[in-house]
Amino acid sequence: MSLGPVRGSTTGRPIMVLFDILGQRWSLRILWELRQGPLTFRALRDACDGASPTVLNTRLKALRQLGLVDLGPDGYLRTADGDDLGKQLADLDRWANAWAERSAPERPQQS
Amino acid sequence: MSLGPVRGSTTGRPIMVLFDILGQRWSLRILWELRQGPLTFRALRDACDGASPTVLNTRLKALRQLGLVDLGPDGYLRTADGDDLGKQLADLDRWANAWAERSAPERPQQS
DNA sequence: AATGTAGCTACAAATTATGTAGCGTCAAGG
DNA sequence: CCTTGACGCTACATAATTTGTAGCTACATT
Repeated sequence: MSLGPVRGSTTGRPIMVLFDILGQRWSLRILWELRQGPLTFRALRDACDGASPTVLNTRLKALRQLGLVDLGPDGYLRTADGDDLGKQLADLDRWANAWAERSAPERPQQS
Repeated sequence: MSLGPVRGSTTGRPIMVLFDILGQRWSLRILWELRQGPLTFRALRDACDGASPTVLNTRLKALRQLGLVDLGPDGYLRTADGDDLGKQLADLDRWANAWAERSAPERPQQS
């Protein structure tokens, strides 16, 4: 699976590996969109507001290499690890909602 | 603070705002590096393995606009919100370490 | 005046992402 | 058979982002 050295960090610390992949556009979004089960390449593309197939495939390759995503018979899905990480994103979602309410209490946010 | 619509999403959902900023290079890293107190612009630059001042400033502007980072007398620091979000990153760090051990056990591959 | 530090900008080169078209494969329908 | 449609995915030119380096203004210390 090779969690080797990454862009922007010589340490190769796991968190840096994560920052490297998650700090690229669509990575977080892909993990997020796969939260409710497998999606085909094209369904994922639609879910991600039509991200280009080029990046999508590049990300999926990287995420698969890191063992976070896999390609099954019903499309792309999160692995056990990816699902675990996905839970952190769910936490992030909860946090973001609270944050938004805090940030703009006077101006109601459409949800 | 304007958590308005963002790149790659028409919904403007808080999590999408977060994905938008965090999905850009160095954003996660900046929040991470500010975990132990304020850093001057240059110290932050060094901490981030010499990220270019251009991006650094662009990110800092965005993070300040979102109310996650502020500029104090001792340099840049996380706001209460930013600190709160930073805790999520600490969780992520813990997760990443466990993940790395799982992914690359010392020598023998469990099978 | 000289030096050192602060935050920050300018700008060309390099890297990364987008948008659109299309390929090869397979399965179902006419 | 032969089209139709869905699948994962690639090609490639254009556009956007990031990098690296140099240098700016301002302020404080020597």
